[in-house]
Amino acid sequence: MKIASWNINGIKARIEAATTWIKAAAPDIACLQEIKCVDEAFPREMFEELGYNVAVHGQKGFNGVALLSKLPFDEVRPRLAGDPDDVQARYLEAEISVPSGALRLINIYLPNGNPFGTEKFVYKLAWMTRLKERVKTLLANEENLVVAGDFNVIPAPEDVYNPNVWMDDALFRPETRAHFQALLNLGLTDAFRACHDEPHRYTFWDYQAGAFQKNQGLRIDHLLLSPQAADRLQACEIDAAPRSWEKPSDHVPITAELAL
DNA sequence: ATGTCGATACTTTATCGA
Repeated sequence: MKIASWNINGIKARIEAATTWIKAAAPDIACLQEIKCVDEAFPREMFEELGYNVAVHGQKGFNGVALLSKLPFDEVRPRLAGDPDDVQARYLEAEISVPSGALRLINIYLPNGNPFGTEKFVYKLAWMTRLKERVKTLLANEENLVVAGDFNVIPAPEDVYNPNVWMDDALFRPETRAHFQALLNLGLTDAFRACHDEPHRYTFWDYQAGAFQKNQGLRIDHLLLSPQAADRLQACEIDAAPRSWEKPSDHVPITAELAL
């Protein structure tokens, strides 16, 4: 099964790019982030016509996540536990029956957290702590678990073109990386790093300053796997092509092939 | 040094968030 994650930066602005890529790549499951629309405005029928079941957790203007799956959802659960006052649409969890058993899927748009030293950074770290708690609970089930999405975390210096410039950025702060490492330490595998050890492989390039042309990017979109899912990992690839299309998202899709 | 894009609103330009 092919599982993809892609921050599309606005579904309304990305309808053509999204359908073109989904048709060509034909993932079994796609996790979309930053749909930037309410549930009712998501072009559900468009993806249903391509053979997908659709689950949406959106909000007006910002954030928002959606799941596309060729197999039906057994359960869909929006919102990350741990803070009932958190109204930002950044988390969508689903259970899907696969040939090898159950697949638990978490689709996240982790808070950006900039600028460092503000409430936004505090919210980011608190959100990461809440995510760790939820993952810890799910890992106890010893099932296939995939945590996919835009983590807004640069895990290591080799995942950014110029680490020195990013030292005080919320995506690369030591506190952020420590929280990400704590998540991995629960027993998750970074699928891309399990398949590739070359540095400077990116999933995001800023729109500004010709960042893509200069290959000044970041690796911030990740697929993290439970031990059971990691055992079934066959490949993980970043598809940078859509970044050079017309009207691109600033992120590109990352996909993993799992023998589920 | 600057450079972009998407969505929103007391809209047609400014603001926010990224």
